[in-house]
Amino acid sequence: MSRALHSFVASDLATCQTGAVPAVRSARERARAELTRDITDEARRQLEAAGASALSLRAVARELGMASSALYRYFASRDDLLTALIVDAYDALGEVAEAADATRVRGDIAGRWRAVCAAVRSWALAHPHEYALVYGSPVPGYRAPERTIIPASRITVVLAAVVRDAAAAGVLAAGDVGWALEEPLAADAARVADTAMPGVPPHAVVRGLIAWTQLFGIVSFELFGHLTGVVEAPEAFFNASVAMVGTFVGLPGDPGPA
Amino acid sequence: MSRALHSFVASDLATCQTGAVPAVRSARERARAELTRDITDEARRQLEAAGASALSLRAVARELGMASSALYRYFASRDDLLTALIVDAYDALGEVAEAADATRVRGDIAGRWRAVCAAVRSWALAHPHEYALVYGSPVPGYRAPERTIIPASRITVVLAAVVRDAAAAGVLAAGDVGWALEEPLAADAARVADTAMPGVPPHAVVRGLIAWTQLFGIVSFELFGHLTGVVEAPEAFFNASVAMVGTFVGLPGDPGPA
DNA sequence: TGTACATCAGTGAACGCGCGTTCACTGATGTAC
DNA sequence: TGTACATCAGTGAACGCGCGTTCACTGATGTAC
Repeated sequence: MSRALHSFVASDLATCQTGAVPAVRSARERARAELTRDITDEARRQLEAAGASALSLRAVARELGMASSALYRYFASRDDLLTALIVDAYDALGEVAEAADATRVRGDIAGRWRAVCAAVRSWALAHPHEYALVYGSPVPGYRAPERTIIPASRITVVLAAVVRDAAAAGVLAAGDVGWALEEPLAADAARVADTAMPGVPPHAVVRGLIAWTQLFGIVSFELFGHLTGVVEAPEAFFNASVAMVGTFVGLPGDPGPA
Repeated sequence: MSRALHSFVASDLATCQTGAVPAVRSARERARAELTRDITDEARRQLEAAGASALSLRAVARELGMASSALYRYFASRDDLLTALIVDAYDALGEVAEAADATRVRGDIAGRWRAVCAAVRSWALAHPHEYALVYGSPVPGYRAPERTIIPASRITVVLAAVVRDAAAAGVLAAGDVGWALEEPLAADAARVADTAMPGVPPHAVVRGLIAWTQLFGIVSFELFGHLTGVVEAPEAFFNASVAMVGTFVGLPGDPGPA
């Protein structure tokens, strides 16, 4: 029974999401939750300072004033700590995107699109190393476990909802081209539509996926220095991109990047 | 004088590009050039095996059967060796793109676009760690020196040339939208047009830049695992993307991703 | 309410490892006269 | 063509460092009766 309780607490700490936390927790449980948070906070601080490959358990322990071996009571390994940071980063990005989306009324499709895209960019600029941790090169030797999948999909769900709502409101431009999707891609589009964008036709789903790759492509290019010497006004470029790509997807009401 | 000669040889080795190499080189010079190549080859092998952060001078020296200190006759530091690999990666990518472009007749705009984009993707898939080295997260603590700029721009030049040639042939769709570019972006577009795409109107330049970020965005997403669980047929997705984005840029003749 | 036992947090030393870089050196290659 | 000297390639030992992880341990917190 204590085993079951323990594993419940551990998974609670790991995901930091379920609201169904018992109201009363022992001193031990509270201390454990607090210290777990202290560890990830300090780790995130070091991540922001020097990147993922410079993150070391010993340095985190040192900064927290405890023995490096003590961290193994909280994380099974360095990879485990990295996973926690990855989950947190995906969640943080998803959260700002959801919040940005919520600032507009549901019917303001173009406004929601702009707000969500801008939220992604500004979160990335504010947390470059966290962004790089999840959208940059994979950490060598690290294999993301399954529990990163759900947090990773949060931002995607927000973007998809804008397209879905446009279609539901009947304002999504058809955007058909003269050719049919290749068979396996049509299957992907159908599955994605079922999952996240019911009612959106296949070609529009594909356009949405393309916009998705473009959004992170332009943010990564700015953050990783590939616009240097080419685009000196990255924000204006980003705004124009959001507007033009929104139209590409078939979203309505594009009065420019205002 | 020998100083001048030495610095000439050094820069020659570093860039590996100038064709104006003296026909006769001393045994020392030839040995030096060969060993420099051996070192970068071995370093690239290790890069491909385990990523940039796992690249170590000592491991390279070990594999080459020489003392680690000997490498310092060829590269001033680990960063210097990394720079050489970065330059090589950009050059390799630029080369396959140029070669792909050259397989089509100049007037076949859609064909060239498809060929160049496909070359980028297949090079990336064949050399994932080299791709990640230049288009993934910046290596922490490493600052790319100026001599990476020219090789980095090779691929960009190839892509720009396709758009430029379309405009020159009068087959580039106008693609105007109802709004004007923000001032600083208009300046960027004008400068880019002057440099690489003379005759291409500002809105089309911006669309070209957007396509550029999208191309690397979709390749990075595939390579870094972000399509997993969403797009199961990455090649078909990529082909559709190239076709649709080509149209977005205003390129002619889009019979689908055939 | 108090006692006996089980669980857990945290310590400190150690293992074994690899790294980048420096330095004084030896011997081979090239150069000037 | 031969000799004296300068330049260069490569060696091997050393410096100083930090890392992830394990392990036997002590003392505090929680639990069952």
